[in-house]
Amino acid sequence: MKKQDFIVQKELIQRLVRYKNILLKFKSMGLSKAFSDNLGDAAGVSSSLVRKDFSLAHLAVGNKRGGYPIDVLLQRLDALLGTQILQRIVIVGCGKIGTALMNYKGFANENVEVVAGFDNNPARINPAAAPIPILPVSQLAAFVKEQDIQVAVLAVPENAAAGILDQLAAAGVQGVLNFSPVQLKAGSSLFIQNINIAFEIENLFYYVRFNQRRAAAET
Amino acid sequence: MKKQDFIVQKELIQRLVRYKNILLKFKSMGLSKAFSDNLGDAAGVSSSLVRKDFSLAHLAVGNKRGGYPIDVLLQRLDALLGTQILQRIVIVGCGKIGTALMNYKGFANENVEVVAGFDNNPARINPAAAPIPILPVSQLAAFVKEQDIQVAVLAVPENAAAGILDQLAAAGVQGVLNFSPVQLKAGSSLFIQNINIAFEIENLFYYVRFNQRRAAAET
DNA sequence: TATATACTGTTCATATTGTCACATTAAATA
DNA sequence: TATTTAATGTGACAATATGAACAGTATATA
Repeated sequence: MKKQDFIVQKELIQRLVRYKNILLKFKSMGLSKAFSDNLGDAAGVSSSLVRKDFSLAHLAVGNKRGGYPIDVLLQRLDALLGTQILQRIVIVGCGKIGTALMNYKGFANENVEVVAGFDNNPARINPAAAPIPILPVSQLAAFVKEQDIQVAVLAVPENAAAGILDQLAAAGVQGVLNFSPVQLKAGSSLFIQNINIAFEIENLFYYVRFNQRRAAAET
Repeated sequence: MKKQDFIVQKELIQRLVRYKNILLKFKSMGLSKAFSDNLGDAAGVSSSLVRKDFSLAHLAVGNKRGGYPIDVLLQRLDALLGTQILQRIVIVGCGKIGTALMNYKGFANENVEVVAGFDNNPARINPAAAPIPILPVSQLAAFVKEQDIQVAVLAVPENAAAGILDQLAAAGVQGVLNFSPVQLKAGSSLFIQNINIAFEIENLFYYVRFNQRRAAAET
């Protein structure tokens, strides 16, 4: 089987999605053409890479002079990535992070709708809460199956993370955005994106310190 | 100048920090020795890579039989990365995400202290708030300079992000964790880690869809 | 003490990823 | 219409990162 027939590279997909978002922004600004140069700038990559990505993804529609027609490119990107219809997700764990995400406005712009929250703490449970009901974790699996939820956000404490992940996987969830401070590993049919905020900050400090030391050593 | 003398690779540093966290966890569980195998498992990388990383970082202290003494390894990691003393950060933008972060307990475990929040909205400003005062953005630069803050979290709306970033850079901040939905690019003396939640979720959906399609095509 | 074992450290091979450079070609211009 | 120009598309290449393999050696065991 040829590898090239399908896109494997995780980063490539990410970049394509990013290009798409940038193109949408360009379009909303009234532009109708984009150049590999602009796109690269906006996406933080080189123009060569933009062109190569388009080439690899078989969606090269650029005019040798005058760049890429944004509309055509967007169409092709949609055909490749799949049109982004309304995406329904659930949030497991309604602590600080979880509730902040439930109220996060950024989702609306991206066609993401949080349809339910789940928690173990009886004090937080409120099936009648509007617009997002908060249900007990015991109902998680059934809900996910019934509503055909594909992606879930995990914002539970460290010790609960692995257990919930199993439940989600068993219920058929295929993608998880994990905010809990454990590095969860993905199975074959489950995709996990880990975001560990404290870890990122720690990392930043180390990086800053490293830069300082290197700068000091270079003088 | 030899490259090997200093660690350049961003991912290597990240892995080292991760190893360190795992080692701390091991230690708190009462273990005194670690093996490249365990470490790799926990960090989600191969055992070869663990050994290679240690080798590159010049902190190979493993016994040919019996693995790595955790205490020694931690000491060396600290010597290399710099001991993690209390890290003071500020949070700019006290909306949903910002406030959630201010109350986030995960920071305490990692020796990170949020010393102030900043916002433009007068309704949110409260210099007397305990334990974290919320100050007007106009005071940001002065505060950062005076308190010698090195790392800031950015949780402002899209249109404000670039402006605040400039202010932070000018005031001497060296690391920024950016939650705003713009992909900010780092200057030479400023390090940026972007976290775009909506984007991550969007990405997950695309990835899930891709996997489905590939699975369908492979049958 | 001698031997066996099991883990490290390092070398080598391989795969992957992004950049460079250039031929190609559509539009602009005269 | 002929020519110029400015952008793309892609093959070759270099850099990098990872995995596999294996020699070397400290500990355990008898």
